[in-house]
Amino acid sequence: MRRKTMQSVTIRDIYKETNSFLNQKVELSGWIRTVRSSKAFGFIEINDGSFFNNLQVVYEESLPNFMEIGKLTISSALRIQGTLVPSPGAKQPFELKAENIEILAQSAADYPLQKKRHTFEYLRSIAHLRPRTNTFAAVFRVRSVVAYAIHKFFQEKGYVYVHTPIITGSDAEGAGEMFRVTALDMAKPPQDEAGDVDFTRDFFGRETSLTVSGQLNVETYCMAFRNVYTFGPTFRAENSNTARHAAEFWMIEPEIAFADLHDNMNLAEEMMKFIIQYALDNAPEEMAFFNNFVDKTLFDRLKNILNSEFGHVTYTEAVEMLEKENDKFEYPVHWGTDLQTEHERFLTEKIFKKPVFVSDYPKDIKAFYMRLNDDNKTVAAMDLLVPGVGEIIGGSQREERLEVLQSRMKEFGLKEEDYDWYLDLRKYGGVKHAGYGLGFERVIMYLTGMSNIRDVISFPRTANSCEF
RNA sequence: UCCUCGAUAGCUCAAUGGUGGAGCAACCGGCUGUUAACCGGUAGGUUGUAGGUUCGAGUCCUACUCGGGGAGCCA
Repeated sequence: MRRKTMQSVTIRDIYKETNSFLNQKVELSGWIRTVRSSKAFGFIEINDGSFFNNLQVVYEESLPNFMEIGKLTISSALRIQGTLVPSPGAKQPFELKAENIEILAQSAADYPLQKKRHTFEYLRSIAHLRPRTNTFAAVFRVRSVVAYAIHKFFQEKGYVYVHTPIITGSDAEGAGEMFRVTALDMAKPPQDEAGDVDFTRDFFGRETSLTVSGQLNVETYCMAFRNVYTFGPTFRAENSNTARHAAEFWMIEPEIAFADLHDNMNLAEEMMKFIIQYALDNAPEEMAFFNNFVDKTLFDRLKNILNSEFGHVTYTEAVEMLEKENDKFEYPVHWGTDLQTEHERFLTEKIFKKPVFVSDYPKDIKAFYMRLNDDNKTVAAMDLLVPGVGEIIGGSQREERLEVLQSRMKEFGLKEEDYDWYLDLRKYGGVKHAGYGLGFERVIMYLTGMSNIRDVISFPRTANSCEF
């Protein structure tokens, strides 16, 4: 085929630059999504992975392999040469009239995906094939687009992307149960004189784990680069069995210097709006699909957020608001304990009806590194609650005063020698700084309306489940 | 980890304690521009696993495994 008359294109090219391909000869390769065959002609819906929408291919009995094509099963791969023409059918603006169809690969008859709807539970059991479905194609393209949006947002502000370690020697980053990392023979681990496992003979000469947060590490780079962020995998060995928790998930953790809790919340709001707008602009077909088939209120919800200021309420104010509604709750609210899921949902879904920051929590229910407020009772912590998902961001201004941090560590029973490098940050020009953690999967859930975290991670790892 | 619901054909689901079915998919055939195409036919089952009750269990009981929903923990 000569280049002049036959150019190899993607379905994305055809949809994005239709005019330059209409009534032209083109060549493309892809996988069959459906075949509808008649006696003398047939239709193939083909998808080449480049674009959410399929392309309809029309083929007629003049093709030498006409009979063979009609018997192909879903997911067989084809290379097609033909002319892109306006379609008489109502459901697509154009179609490819095939002049030659080469069968690149036949799919076996027991291909488990069908043309009809499958349950998400079933598709999870074939996680290696589910990206070939509309829903998961949309989820994972949006995930990719949003990951890029996050880098774009921070990079354009001059933030430095820091790769914090996956393996950590800190045994108390304070964010949850950890997975142990070891090279010891678990059947016969070396023991010390007390009969305990002797980790000094392990690979690193000490106990090590998978990270539960890059925060403490990234704070060190914050004191060098001013504004930094991490974006990487995080591991929690919590036995959580919910639709919002995974043992392996991705987290974004910005950390900003010369900044307080309000700067932190402003950054979080600006970031959320940026990535929502970016997803709507750069994956419009996928987002429309979610709005039509997954959550009919999605567009209204997202546009409402883009056009409104996020709510702000202190923990103390929130407790006062919720106490008036105590008859509605299974667990009544009172000052001093953390808000229950039902309280958080009521705040964001019923009272504010939009994302809301809750700030200044009691010091006893938050981490040691959060900055103590002047009331000596609360810390400069903030959670961002969003309708439908709940907590999506948790952050704080960090305690920059060495003596206060030391006394807080004492209250938490933490040994200073385990955190000497962290304390050094306060000794050597430590300034006020703040940051937050954003659960990447929870953002994707929020942006797509998908309701289970297992359906926004390619191969989910959860308690009792590590397939593929 | 706790509460709760569930597991039947490849998929989605039926079946009063008494002979396990349907739609879709697969396969065979038909077909008028179809679009979750349509029409006819064929094949497909150790009812999640292990016990128990009963003349008889997909159905009732117990345990376990896996999955859904909710809670705790959190991002």
